[in-house]
Amino acid sequence: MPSPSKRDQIVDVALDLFYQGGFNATGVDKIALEAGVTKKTLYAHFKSKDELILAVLRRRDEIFRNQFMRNVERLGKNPRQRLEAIFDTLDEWFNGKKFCGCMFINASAEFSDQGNPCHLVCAEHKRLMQEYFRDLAEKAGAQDPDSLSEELMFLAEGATVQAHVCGDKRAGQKAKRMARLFIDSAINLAGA
Amino acid sequence: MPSPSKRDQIVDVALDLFYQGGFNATGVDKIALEAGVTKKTLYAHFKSKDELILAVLRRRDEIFRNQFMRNVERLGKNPRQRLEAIFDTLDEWFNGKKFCGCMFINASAEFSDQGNPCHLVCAEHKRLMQEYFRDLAEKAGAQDPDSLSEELMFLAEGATVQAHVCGDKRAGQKAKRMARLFIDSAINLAGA
DNA sequence: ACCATAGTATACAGACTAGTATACTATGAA
DNA sequence: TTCATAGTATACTAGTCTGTATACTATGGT
Repeated sequence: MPSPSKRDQIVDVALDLFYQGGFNATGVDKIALEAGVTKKTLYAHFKSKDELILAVLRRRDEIFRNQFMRNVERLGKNPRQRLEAIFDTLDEWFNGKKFCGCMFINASAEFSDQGNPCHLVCAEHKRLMQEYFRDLAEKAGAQDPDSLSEELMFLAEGATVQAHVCGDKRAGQKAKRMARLFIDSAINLAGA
Repeated sequence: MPSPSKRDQIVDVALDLFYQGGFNATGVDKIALEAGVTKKTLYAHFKSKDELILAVLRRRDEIFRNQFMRNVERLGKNPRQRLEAIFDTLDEWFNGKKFCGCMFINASAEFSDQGNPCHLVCAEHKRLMQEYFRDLAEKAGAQDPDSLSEELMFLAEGATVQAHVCGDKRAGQKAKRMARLFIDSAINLAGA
């Protein structure tokens, strides 16, 4: 059986290269070379480049959401604060060195067809992010957690695009100010 | 001198193919073939594929903003209504047959480097869109047109991403409801 | 009528693409 | 010790990529 550690090694390197260089523009030769592995080994773990891309997207989803949730919990002490901390977390991400936009938005751009397996993984990632927002909204006592989480999702996506396309480093804080309006009204309404 | 009509022909076809298939994944052979033109003619008009991509993005900006503004004016009778009509216009776009997301977000995904000429054209397009929003906001009597246009931009981007990645066909109307909050408060405040 | 030129058709160069084949090595378990 | 296997190294196939070269044709201005 091919070793799981080699597999992880390949996925990790592929993740970086795909994120920075794009999916179609990054070749498997380069991935194998940078991962310190031969192409034969790569193809022993993944039967095609498409499968590797899928594995990369699934891993990115796992890593990204874990780190996102950890940072939200670090930056917000209670559920109410954590709803705002979503945007402080985004802010840190946007201002990090290796920010190249959202990998799932980028992948959806290259695999535009809605039925493409890669596109489906992207949609699923967004669904899971929104589900997390919904949990926070519910715990914070929002009147309509579904609506609030959807609203915060729109703002998060908008901020991410502005940060990447226009290089707006303050997009996170701008979205936070907008988000407060929705958070306050959703929670004050519930308390009344 | 190479004929302008042939040039337009090539750009038009390239625009469709790049939009639906992506930039790196679409070859110049296919573009030349579909445009009913030989590669030699294509390279008489554009000295490289990169230049063709730039020409396509500039043309897309021109066409998109013209059509966008026409539709906003059709769907809103006065500046105040037109601010909301931004999102009805998006709604129509999202529900059109050939919707594949925002071409400039897609291009920024493939040409991630902020210094890339293509990326710069994308940023410029976003700036011009926001400028248009600002004009509407000012004419509608908004207290702070800069802030309002920025807020509407975030919502428009968020809606576009949700519509493309998640296939949410109602993203336009959802963003419209959110936008009303900002529009109302910006204009009522000004009237007070 | 002449001639530059904008085009066609086709072939080519050279590099890169995904993916496979062959031969060898090192390692760990029975 | 033996033997399967996970790996390396390297070469290859067959196709596609951008971009160029050669030869021919049609057209419009002088």
